[in-house]
Amino acid sequence: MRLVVATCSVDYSGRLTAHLPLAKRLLILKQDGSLLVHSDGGSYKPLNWMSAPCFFTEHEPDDESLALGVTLMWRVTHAKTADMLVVSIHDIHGEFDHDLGDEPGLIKDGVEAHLQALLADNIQELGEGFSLIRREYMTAIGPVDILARNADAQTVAVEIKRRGEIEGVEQLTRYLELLNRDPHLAPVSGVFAAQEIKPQARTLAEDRGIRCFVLDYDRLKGIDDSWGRLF
Amino acid sequence: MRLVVATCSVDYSGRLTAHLPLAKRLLILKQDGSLLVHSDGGSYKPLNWMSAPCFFTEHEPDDESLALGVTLMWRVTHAKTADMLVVSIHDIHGEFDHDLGDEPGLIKDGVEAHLQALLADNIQELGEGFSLIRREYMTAIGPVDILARNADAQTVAVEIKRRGEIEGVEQLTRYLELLNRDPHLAPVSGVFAAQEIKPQARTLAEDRGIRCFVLDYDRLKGIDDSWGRLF
DNA sequence: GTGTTAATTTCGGCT
DNA sequence: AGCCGAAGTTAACAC
Repeated sequence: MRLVVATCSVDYSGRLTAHLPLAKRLLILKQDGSLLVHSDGGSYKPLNWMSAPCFFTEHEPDDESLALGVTLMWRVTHAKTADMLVVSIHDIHGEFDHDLGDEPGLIKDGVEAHLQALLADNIQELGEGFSLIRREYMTAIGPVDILARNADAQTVAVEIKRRGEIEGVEQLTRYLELLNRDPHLAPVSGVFAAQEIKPQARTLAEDRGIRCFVLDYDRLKGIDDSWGRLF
Repeated sequence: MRLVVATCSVDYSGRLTAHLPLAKRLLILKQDGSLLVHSDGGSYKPLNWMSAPCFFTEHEPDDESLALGVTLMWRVTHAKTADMLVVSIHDIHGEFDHDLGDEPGLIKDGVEAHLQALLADNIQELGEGFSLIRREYMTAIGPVDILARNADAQTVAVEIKRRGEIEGVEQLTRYLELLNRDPHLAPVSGVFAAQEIKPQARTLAEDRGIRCFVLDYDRLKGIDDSWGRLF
């Protein structure tokens, strides 16, 4: 990622034609060639940009641009469409280059994680007498979302998904098979919990003796007195 | 604008709850307190963000966070809603602070400006014998988009809008009133040119003897042999 | 200022 | 891969 703070003007040509007059701005050149032009305010949307896939080239200004004070030009052309973004740089006030490496975390797991935290905090939602053993109970094939005990002191493994589909039932089935080999835990029953459970997944789960439980996110949030504790 | 490249994790709580696991990312702290968290790829949309109006605070990590390797925490809370963004910074790899000043150019005038350039280059579109006097003809109350001469050597003032509404007609009316006081130019007639002209605007314009002209952007682009000259 | 609609939308799920 | 719909949508525009 290459960061440049520069006085520049920007021209875009594509679905529409747009121009940014000379001003000091932040230019973000990403690894994939995409370019963002940001001002020091506004929303997260850049003033102008070029999305990947695209090609970046840096070149000297022509005589006409040179006469206008341009010292460096950037050109980003889209790989498929004819979209083009041209940055005419007059002065560079700061520059910083750094390799960020891969981005591991896509945002969304937050929902599932929070559903897990909410249910763990309110495990009695699954039935009277339920108690939490622990969240993220580690096994050889991965962590079980929630391990709990029911009113009969029997172990219950809970798999949580935002949307319950067959794959989630399969995952829970594998956990159950493994957990039931442990004499300290067996017999372990399963609960498949999700905000929405697809009919096919429900059928498969119930056929395997796995209980289905629909999570009401807003309701859980409402009854959870520990809301906000994350911060 | 403060730019920080840091290894960090991010938690957001608001309309949804989201989490970004530990990784190296770009943090952009803008003048208005808004914060953007960008990775080195993807679209122009940040991985996570907080929009203005909001408040930014920097503080020391609590013991729990400290034990996890957090050295610095940022918290951005929305001014009105309960939205909150928390950045747990482990390492800072680079930092850059710079005052960008005001952003003069909102993107959109580019369309109108280009329409103006296209029509100026093809002024005969308004009628046979039309010739350009000049673009951005300056008056005491602002620049007239285009000043031209028709086949009868009469002066014509052209106001260009992307979408023609009443306000544009009023603007042109003011210019015409002023221009007609100039004996060198008078009598000056008006042309209201836009990609789309609202019925109310058309009625008002024609009532005032102003001609309406619908601009076909794609057609103008097609016939304009100077297309691409901007780059 | 408030509601309605388009967007260089982006993003995800689903067929 | 293409279509459809939601988004922490954002942004522009009409009323």
